[in-house]
Amino acid sequence: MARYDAGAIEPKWQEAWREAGCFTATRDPDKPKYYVLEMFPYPSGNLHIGHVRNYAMGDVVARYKLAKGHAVLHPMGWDAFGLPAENAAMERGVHPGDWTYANIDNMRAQFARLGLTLDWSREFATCDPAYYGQQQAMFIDFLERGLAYRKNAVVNWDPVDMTVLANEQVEDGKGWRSGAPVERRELTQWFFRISDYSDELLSALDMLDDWPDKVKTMQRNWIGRSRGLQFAFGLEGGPDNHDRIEVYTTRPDTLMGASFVGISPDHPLARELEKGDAELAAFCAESRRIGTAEEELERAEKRGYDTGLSVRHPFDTDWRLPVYVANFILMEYGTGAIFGCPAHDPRDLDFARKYDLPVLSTFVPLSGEHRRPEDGGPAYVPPKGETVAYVRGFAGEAEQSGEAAIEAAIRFCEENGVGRGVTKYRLRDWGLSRQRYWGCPIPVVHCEACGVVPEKKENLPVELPRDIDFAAPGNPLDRHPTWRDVPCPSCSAPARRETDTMDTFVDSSWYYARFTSPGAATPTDPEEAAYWMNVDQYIGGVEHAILHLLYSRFFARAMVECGHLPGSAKEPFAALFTQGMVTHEIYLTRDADGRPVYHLPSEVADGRLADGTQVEVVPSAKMSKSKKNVVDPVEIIDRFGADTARWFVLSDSPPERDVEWTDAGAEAAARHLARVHRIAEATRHVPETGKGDDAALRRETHRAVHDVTLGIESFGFNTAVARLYAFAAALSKSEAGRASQVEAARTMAQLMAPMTPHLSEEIWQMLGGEGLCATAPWPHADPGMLVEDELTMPIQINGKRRAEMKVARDAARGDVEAMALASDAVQKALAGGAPKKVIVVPGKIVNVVV
RNA sequence: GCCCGUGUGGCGGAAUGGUAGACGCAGCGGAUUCAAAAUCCGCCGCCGAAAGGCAUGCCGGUUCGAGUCCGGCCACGGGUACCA
Repeated sequence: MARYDAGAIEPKWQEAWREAGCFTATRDPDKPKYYVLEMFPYPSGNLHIGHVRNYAMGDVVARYKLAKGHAVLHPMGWDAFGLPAENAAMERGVHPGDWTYANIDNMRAQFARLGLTLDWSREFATCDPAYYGQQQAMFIDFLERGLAYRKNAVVNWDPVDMTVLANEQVEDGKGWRSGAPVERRELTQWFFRISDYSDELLSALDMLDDWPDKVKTMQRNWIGRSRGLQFAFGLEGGPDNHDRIEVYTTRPDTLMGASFVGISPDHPLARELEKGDAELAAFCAESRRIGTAEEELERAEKRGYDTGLSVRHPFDTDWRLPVYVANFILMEYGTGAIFGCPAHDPRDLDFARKYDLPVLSTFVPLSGEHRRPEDGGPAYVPPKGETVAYVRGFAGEAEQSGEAAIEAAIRFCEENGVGRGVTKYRLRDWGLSRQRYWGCPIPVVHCEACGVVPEKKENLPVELPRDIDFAAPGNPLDRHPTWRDVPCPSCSAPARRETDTMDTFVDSSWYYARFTSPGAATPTDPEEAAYWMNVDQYIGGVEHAILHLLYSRFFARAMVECGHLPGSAKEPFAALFTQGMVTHEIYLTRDADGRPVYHLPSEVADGRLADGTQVEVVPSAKMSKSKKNVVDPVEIIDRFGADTARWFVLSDSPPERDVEWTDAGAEAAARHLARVHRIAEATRHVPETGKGDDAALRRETHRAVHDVTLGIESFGFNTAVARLYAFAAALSKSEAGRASQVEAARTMAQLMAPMTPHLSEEIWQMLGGEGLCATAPWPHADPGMLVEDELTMPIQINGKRRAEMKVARDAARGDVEAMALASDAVQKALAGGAPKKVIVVPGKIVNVVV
């Protein structure tokens, strides 16, 4: 009997699929189309186990849809621009392009071993000039439509390395390489007008029925529509041209609780004042040392500087509020100025207590104990829908909800000429400029006479120069001897290229559309896009819930406007599944400066390095190359085969949940696949006539078909796998005749095929299946075979299970109740009395209340 | 800090508001074997002699019935706009 030998059979069937060309996406008018896409990988150099999980899930869906008779598009490519390639260039002196393409070659070979249904004829990398040239063409379209523009924005600046730092490259306010304190610096940068689409991106979420609620909620909160009041405080004694401070508040009902006004260190007033106030200038400089990351800003100690100026309260010209410059207010949010209401905002309360500012409650709870903030209690922030009593109200009822009070306050203010009600969004425009080499060049030229001029489309792609120097700090494109020098596309005078490149999120915001026609001479081929879009099932990590998915939704809309996508593709991802991450422990030691040095799992044994150094262990962390906690799936494939790797990552954990990688379990998966092979093989040798449980086995088979199908359709891969374990056990114990057993084993192979395609082909062939298992139609469960004649019902007494009974499937409710009441357990509990209540849930349970 | 999740045996987990712990791992016992590997069979939440009681992060609520719904906490994970 042939043993299961994954190493031998897997390449054989991969070759058979390739020869049959069964995974090449082909438009077919007789079939429904199905586009399944997993988020494409960054070519770090190696697949990690999280990739295997991601692509195994997509492959299950693709194989299932193929078997269900769809024309399937399942493409793969590379999200190939980005920081790590530049880091490799700086650390090892390799060219970012060489490094990236070598990584791609390596990963493509690793992909091949997984036996995925990918259509490699559509492969591309975002760093291919053919791809980013089309991206540049679209940038020009966006520019012409006013969707792209320039404005000033702050970046993290490393004054020693003379370079812009990503937030990730800032550690404790210092540059990761130089260790120098990071400064905020203002640069002119390119932006996309995503905020113009705030309302549209928000309201369209309601149509996305097949997106997880949590992702929609996160996007809603991110876009952050708010209704509030915009008004100005009159400023007394300010510098010239500063006689008012414009603020926006979502809680105008708390205006009578205002105790100070805070402005950003980057507010024009602060900028003006610091010219004549060295102490303030020092304070602002210190504040600007906090990085640009929201988290850092919010966590930093809240500090303020009293400008000595004051503003008049809009309702009472005698009431003065002090004006502070505060380090936690960002110029980019709202108007860069706020009024503080300490009684109803924990941040403002901290601030007020620190600087000894008044605290005034404007409302209190209707009932119950309440320690007011002015008496040392915490800031009182009830949900806006809750009705409260206004003790310092000025509009609406004495008792009303926050919502009602806000509307009343806005009305009152508008009627009295104090500001106006406005709707604002938290969502900011998308800054896409990067001062880096390894990205898509922004295709514009700066001309002294003509200003900013888009490159002519016939000159695209604007290719990155090959000869660059990473030895000196800063952006290599800036320092390149000739690359910047071009004639102006408009007047032909000598001019300079833009040296900013695009955020890599731009690359990943439209790749799904490019897959529909990867070779087209325009960004998309309208006919192909119309056929294949939208992505029917998108699968990827939940860490992309906001940025990537929101940017893609914006980009699809912009592409529709420019004619690159049909109007029906505004929402490019019809269904979304966010898989959990595969996590793994991180091992680290500290260098002389206390900075972490990471170690591979293979370098660590029993919590120590080879030289005996104790390592720190961070449990359950996201896998990342930089943290060196990546698990190598190639090792597992070498030992057990791809089917085992696939089976293993799909079993046990629910797909949406994080899973901590452990070595235990892979062997169990391999053992089970060998067992399945043995069971299938054995069915050929059982007697033609069995001991008469053919019907039972057939019922079991149909039940398995039903359950596994449901599992796959609902992304319950772990339960589908569990069901297949049970089916294998049932088949191995069956004493049915040969024909029934062979039939059952072949069906088992088909049901397993989305997860373990190679093994399934092997069994399919062994048991005389027609053609390839991969293209065989999915089995159908006969509903008549799924029901039992008799079932076991539990009997509860006062909600606790006390007994059970067997009843006919179609037993009448009254009969069931009578049987339950007659049972020993119930008789004993009743002790001759009558039950208070009897609840019968047909087919489920009986509960007797005594 | 803010937004969003998650929390069930020794471990991964199962369970349309209806028998908590399916299935797998580990462990224990047995069969087979000269022996081992492999394979097969069985046991396996905690306390208790039993009856029974206790158990789904913690506290409270709704319900005939709560792992599941609601409120408040705690812990962990993701995101936080220049990591991808």
